[in-house]
Amino acid sequence: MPHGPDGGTARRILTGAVSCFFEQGYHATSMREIAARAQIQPASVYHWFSSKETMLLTVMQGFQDALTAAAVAAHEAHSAPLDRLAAMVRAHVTLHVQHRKEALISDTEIRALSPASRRQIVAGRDRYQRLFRETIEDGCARGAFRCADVSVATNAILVQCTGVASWYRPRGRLSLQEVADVHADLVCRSLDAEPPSKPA
Amino acid sequence: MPHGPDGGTARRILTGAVSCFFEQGYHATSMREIAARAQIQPASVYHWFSSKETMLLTVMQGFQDALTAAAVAAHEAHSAPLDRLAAMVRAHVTLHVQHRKEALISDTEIRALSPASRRQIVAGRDRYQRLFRETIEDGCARGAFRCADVSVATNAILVQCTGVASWYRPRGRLSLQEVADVHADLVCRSLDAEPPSKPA
Amino acid sequence: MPHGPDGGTARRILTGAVSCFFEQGYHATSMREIAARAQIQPASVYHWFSSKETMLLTVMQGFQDALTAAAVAAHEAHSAPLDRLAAMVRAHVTLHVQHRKEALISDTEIRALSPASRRQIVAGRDRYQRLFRETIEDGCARGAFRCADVSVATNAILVQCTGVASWYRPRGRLSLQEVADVHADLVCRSLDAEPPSKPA
Amino acid sequence: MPHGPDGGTARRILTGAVSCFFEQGYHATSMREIAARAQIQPASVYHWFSSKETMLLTVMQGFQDALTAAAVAAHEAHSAPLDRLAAMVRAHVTLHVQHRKEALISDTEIRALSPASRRQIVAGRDRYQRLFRETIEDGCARGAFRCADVSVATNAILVQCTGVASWYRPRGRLSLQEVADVHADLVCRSLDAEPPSKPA
DNA sequence: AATGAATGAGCGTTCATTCAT
DNA sequence: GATGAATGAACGCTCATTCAT
Repeated sequence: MPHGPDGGTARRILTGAVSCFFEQGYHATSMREIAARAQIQPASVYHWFSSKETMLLTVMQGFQDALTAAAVAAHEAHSAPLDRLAAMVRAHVTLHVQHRKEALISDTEIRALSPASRRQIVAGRDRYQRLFRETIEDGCARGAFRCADVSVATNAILVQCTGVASWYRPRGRLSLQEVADVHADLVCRSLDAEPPSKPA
Repeated sequence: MPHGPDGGTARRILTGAVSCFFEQGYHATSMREIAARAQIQPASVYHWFSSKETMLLTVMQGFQDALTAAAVAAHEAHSAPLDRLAAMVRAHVTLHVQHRKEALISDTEIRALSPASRRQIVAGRDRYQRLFRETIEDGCARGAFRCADVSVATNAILVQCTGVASWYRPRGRLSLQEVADVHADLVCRSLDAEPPSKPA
Repeated sequence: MPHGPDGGTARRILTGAVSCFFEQGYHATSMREIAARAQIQPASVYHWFSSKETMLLTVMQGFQDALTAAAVAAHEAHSAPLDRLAAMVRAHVTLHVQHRKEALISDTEIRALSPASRRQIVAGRDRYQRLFRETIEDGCARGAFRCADVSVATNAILVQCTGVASWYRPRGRLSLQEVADVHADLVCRSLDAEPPSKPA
Repeated sequence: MPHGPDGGTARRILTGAVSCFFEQGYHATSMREIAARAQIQPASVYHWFSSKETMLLTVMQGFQDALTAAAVAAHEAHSAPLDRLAAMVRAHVTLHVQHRKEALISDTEIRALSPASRRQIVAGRDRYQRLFRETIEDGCARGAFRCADVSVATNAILVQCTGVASWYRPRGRLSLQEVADVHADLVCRSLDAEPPSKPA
């Protein structure tokens, strides 16, 4: 994948593709449409991406990398289970709101990937979920959390925080900060812990 | 839509379509594939459904009707906010597990509907969500629940319970009953209420 | 591959395809061109043939089958090496002239087949060549023929008789019968045998 | 067509093109493939050859020139019809084996040339065939050869000797010298002449 | 109630080629 | 002497759908 000094063209193509995938879905988006949005010819897209699927994979991998990096940073920044999980939840919600389109694409288009790409993305997703499960497990072991089933709780929490991308409207009543805080709060309460203190 | 004495053929077609839409998505599913699963010719499908989109609408409307009927019944069966919401959550989770495929299709393929059909489905979905929001609002007003933002809480709760369809595996460790109970529990705790008593 | 009572449409398509392949080569022929010759839409071709390659394989296999059947019949009709080989040569030349296009396609487009199809055709071709080699070998053993190298002779003879398809013009000076006879004559003389008697 | 001090790049490109055309055919070979084999970019090929067709024409013309020169030399080196034809056959076979790829390309890709180029190549081919026909005619007139039809014989002989390129394997049982001799032998015998003496 | 045959539109992708640098 | 970027045209093929039977 070639790129100029600023990666301009490839980025412009990808941005348009993200919008298309988000609005209509991967399979309902044609290469001609992506090309038109980037103001180039369909054939020119192939100078930057070897296939439509490559574009999807690039989007999903990029978002997954950002998510994982943020979760790891949040994890390492705190040692108390409550603060740690709250920070991770805030990071998850924040990224899902800031990159709504990529988040929803990552959530719904895994089927569209080729088997090899799918394996790669699923493996990364599993690693990410494990970060959360282990944090919750550790909190239960240290008495900070209480829950009937760690796996169910992990799934329920992640699904809830991911879901923000599907209903949050940036022009809405709540700021991103507030939504993130509310979710940190909901999550901790559902684990029978006192709501966490808000960071400055 | 014609139908024989038992509605057999139409149902067989629709069942196959549901599996296809679930496994690959609406746009990645071809009429030929649906026909093949029903062991008829592509042209014959049109004897029962006037278009591919009609099949999608039928599936989504059917699931939405079932969901709404169950929520109304749960609402009417109880008057205390806690029991009422718990019953509604249990019904929601139960139907989403029992009809995983229809649930996931309803959740992800709204974009694929024509504008008219989409309006119809979105209106029904809004009515359904209102049932939950009003129940939570009422609970807060009567002092049974406590939450920072009713709208956010409603969205977060519904997204969490809907999400069960995406990760619950029937062959897993927990029974459907248990997953429904855990979610009723999580929801009530996140609203600062004592976990509800389990029904017999 | 469906077909009506007379195989009309499929045959019409194939005839046009044969002409295209013959005139321009397989890779220079487009499905649109084949469809236009058959006076149908490009998509309709796929009702009869699942791919362009399938059409090529059908043509080659059909010609190979005809060739083999004729060679076996000629072989069985005679027991003297001279008469036997002469009959086989006449059959080979006759079919190559009567089906010039199919002959030339079979001769030059093997590379265009998929590996699996290619194996199938090559195997059939080898069987056919073996029929000739064994006939010549037997003739040498029985003292009817004399030649420096049976394999080279077989190849040279077959290539010579196949080549008729590339230069024979139906409107030319010689009749098909005469060309076939001349080649039977050439072949036998090149094996140091008396020219064969002509059949009535 | 520019060229450096050694003509290196142009030759390297052409060699790769010959291999591609030989292995897959002209139309199945892309400029990108030719460029990749020469380890340059597709656009760079156009610095040396103005089009894909020019490359094909260059290959065919080069082989035809070599063939013609060799045939003329063989013709002039002998005066007896038998020795003369034998020498011409040996030259033809030798060049077809030594330049298998160019020979096969010349034989099968004439259709791919533009009308103007095709006319040029066909004219040269006709001149070459005339050399053989006149030699055989002269041999018949002088009583050295006997055949039913000079034109048919010429075509059959040339097709047979050209065919060597399609089946001869350099690693095979016979040396190039031997194959050339066998063919000179076959040709003379088929013209009812005593096999020619072998040259030192 | 069902289907074989057909179709127009559109798909993802590749092509030979151009041109400013 | 070489190339990165671009392009218009065309490729083989699949699509949802129609319709006479």
